[in-house]
Amino acid sequence: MATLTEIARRAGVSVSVASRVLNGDPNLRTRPETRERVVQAAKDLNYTANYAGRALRLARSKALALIVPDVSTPLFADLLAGAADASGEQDHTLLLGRSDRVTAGGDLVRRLVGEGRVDGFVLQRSDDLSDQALENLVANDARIVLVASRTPRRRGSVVLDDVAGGRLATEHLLALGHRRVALIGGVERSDIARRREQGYTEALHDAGLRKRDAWVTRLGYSPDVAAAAARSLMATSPAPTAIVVANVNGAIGALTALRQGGFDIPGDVSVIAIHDQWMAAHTWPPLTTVKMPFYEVGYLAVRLLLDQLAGAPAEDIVVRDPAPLLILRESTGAPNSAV
Amino acid sequence: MATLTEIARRAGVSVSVASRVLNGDPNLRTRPETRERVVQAAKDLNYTANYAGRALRLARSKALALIVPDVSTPLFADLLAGAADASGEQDHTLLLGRSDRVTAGGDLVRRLVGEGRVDGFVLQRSDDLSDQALENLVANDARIVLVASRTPRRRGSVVLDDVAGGRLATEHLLALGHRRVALIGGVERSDIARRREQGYTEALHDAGLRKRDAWVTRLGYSPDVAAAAARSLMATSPAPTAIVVANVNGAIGALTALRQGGFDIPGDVSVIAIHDQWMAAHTWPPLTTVKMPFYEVGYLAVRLLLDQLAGAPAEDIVVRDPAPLLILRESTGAPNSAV
DNA sequence: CTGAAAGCGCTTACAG
DNA sequence: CTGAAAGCGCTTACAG
Repeated sequence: MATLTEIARRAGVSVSVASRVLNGDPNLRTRPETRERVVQAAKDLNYTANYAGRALRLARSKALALIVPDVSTPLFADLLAGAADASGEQDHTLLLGRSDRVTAGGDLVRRLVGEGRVDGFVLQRSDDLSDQALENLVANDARIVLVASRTPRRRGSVVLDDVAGGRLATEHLLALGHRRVALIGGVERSDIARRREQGYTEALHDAGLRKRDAWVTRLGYSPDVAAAAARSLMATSPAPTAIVVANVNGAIGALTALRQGGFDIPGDVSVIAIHDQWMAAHTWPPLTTVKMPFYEVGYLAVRLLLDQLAGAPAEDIVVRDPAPLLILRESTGAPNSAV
Repeated sequence: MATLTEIARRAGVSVSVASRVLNGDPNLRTRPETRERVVQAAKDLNYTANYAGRALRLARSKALALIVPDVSTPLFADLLAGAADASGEQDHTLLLGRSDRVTAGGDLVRRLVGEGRVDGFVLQRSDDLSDQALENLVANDARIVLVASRTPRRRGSVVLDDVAGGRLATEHLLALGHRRVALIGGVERSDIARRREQGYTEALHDAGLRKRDAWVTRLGYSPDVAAAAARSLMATSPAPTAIVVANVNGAIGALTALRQGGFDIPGDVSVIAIHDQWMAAHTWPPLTTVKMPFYEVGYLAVRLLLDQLAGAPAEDIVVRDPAPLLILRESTGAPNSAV
């Protein structure tokens, strides 16, 4: 790899000048011809500034990390794409880490910033972690923005409009004529789950209906857990005629359980999920979903992070644009027996 | 962040000594008590060596990158986990990049190594790229190992035993009594696709059967494309009674198309896929698959990369252990009409 | 057993 | 308009 010194020698200038023209220093006054020689030399030698040298001098790595608990769902790809695009636009490199380690990312965060490998983080918490534990772990550090989930006290976050998502899903079912609408929710400690349930509750309330405890589960999003939840829901009496599942992967599991239980969908029960992903078009029946703007969450999170790194105050953003979008497929329909 | 100088001062030693005890220099002879003071000081100040300083001095970043074309499939998570584990064991940080850019990763590779941000790469090529183009892009650089797919001339790769995978899938169908077995394969330029087809062909041949051109498609792995392939296969006459789909995501698409076409699975057609992922248990019917050791590919790839970086000759590895594994679910059965 | 010094590649005030 | 020099934090041969 060519160094600045070599470029300078080849162009017949000092390294100072070489550095300045290559970095586009606005205070630099130079003959066009000199500048030209430097640029040409850099091109000839295929020069890229050594990152360690620059980082050492600037005390800035120009790298950001995205830390997520689960990399195995297509949803993550949207988040990553958004974060990567924003990073690229601002001339930063984006690294990726998993936070499924014991300390839920705290260790990783400390190590990466401690070493100066990255300037800041976008962190998606794992549901295993309590608000308190998370706050202790990451404190109110401007170098960290939380994504998807937030805590009561910590500043610096960007989340989906989960209330609107839960509401839209529920309203769709209500509009179809359902009156017995259940919810397969996330775990209690998850604020995502709480906000989606809030949307569900509000929609019910607006329709003059009351939330029934027997019709909401708060066991989590994994396919197996949601499958068990669906079975228990259908065992209540009267059973619901429609279910909103707070997460698409859970909905896929619920569908399997319902089918195995002999239920016709949507004849016996309608199912709608929050979040969309390609698989939803390939379940049986194809799953009606509410698409949430996860790309935008990733995008805005790195924008916010970079702003905070530049000294701007921490913000807490709810992504309302684009709004949650109903993707109509075949798992929802009018209730069979208008009660 | 504390620096080495601060540690040294606090411990009352020179930075040389501090550096050496912290790095466990075996040539260092020191009083246990001195060593103790340094360790304590580092702990007190929560010291982590600044990475840029070290990288600059050592001309080694101790970071590796994994570059993949698609991050949105659960298969990728296995590859990543393997690569991350191997990196961690060898005290390296693993970064992630997508290669779905114009230059299919060439740019990214050049930039990251050019800057010295990473010491080497594990690269999964995109199928969009020809062997020739890939070879030109990455040449025979010891800092790059290819994963999943390889090219005729380039050295340094680790791939699955795709022949065995294709063979196992086909043999399962044959053992069930099928004689009209079709293949939904990948694109022609993909060597993965070629090897899987080879396994299919061999299994047919061993059973005294000949491959029929009308029963093999080579259109690719995406769910939509495989769906179209399934439709066209079922329109041949006689139609196949069983299909091996060379990729699980494609199989999910094929299942949807067959179901929509009114075919009973496995009554009218059996379907088996190569690769397993959680979704396969939630399709309708649940999909029989051949599980391939993708975690191990990731793991061995970084081992190989680190060896190459240390000067070992390039190798081309086929992961045979664990062997492809049949995961029996409900999409395969005996043919309805024993012809 | 321990320390002073050089140097990795870079940027930037400062001097001319 | 251009250059010499300092210094970011680290490791390591070398000297004592």
